[in-house]
Amino acid sequence: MMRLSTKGDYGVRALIDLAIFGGDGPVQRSEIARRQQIPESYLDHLLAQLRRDGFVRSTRGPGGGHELARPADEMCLLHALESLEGSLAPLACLEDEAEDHEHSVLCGQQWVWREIYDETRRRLTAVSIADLAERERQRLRARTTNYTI
Amino acid sequence: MMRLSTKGDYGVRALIDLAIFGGDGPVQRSEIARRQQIPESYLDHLLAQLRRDGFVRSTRGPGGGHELARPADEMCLLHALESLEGSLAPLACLEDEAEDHEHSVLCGQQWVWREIYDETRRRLTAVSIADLAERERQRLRARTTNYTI
DNA sequence: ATATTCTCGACTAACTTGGTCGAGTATAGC
DNA sequence: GCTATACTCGACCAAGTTAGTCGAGAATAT
Repeated sequence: MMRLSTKGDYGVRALIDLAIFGGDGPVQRSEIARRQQIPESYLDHLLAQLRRDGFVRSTRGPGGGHELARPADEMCLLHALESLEGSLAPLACLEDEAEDHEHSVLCGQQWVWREIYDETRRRLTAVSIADLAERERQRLRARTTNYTI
Repeated sequence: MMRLSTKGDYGVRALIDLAIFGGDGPVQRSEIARRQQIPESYLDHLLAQLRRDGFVRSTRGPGGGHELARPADEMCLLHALESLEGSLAPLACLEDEAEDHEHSVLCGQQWVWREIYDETRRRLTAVSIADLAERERQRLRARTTNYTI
């Protein structure tokens, strides 16, 4: 159905959470899970992936937890999502590694999707985790004064 | 993984096939399947869906087969794909029916994907099955003179 | 030592994808 | 009305992905 899975959703929310609540020391997985409403044992896998790809680093033991591995404004949404979801190419033949392009099939649609894919990546590159965190901060402030949604 | 499935691929290719080889009478499912390299019994389901949504009509019995239900230049790629794949919204909360928007979660990313989704639909609306068929015709002509790909 | 926190792999249920198959229905032509 | 042709429809199935759970183990602060 061509949809982003919860991996990308949860994982990016974890990064945003770290951007907001990190800063003074590591944040525990259990805290992120509670705040973002993500099953902790599932979040475990997502953080592992983000660690492997250099988005977060972690320390064990009491007082340990997770931190962003680099500044939030140097992390774009595209790369975070690609880490969590794999390639976002809407067609396999648009993948970067696609040397064995079986573009013979569905070649007709290919050019349309190529443009859409390029445009999508351009937009996702222009948004950083810091941008998303800023929006989230505003939303959190608004919630304290608003009636409930 | 956020990818178009073979339903959209096969189904659109079937429509293109009908746009090219229809015109003088119905085209048999077996012919489409052979030309487009699609398992015939699978194509059956896709044509059923396209029939339900008014893209093709069919006649039974000897000499029967499938035809486009309306001119190919009045069928846009977006609607064909939506018939075959369901909504192309990258997030459930972007779906048209999403009244129960649980946009509280992942609200941070939502605006980005909203723009991407709008842009995607705009582009897919601008392309008709007739456009795709024309490209395919050119490709078929080229193949007769080219060395093999 | 011990409690805390992350790490890693195995396992699972539900769902989607990409089909296959067979019984049934409509129809053209004789 | 028979028969061959062609579509129709639902049941079924294997493989892969998603969205988890669980438990044993490793690192570390006190």
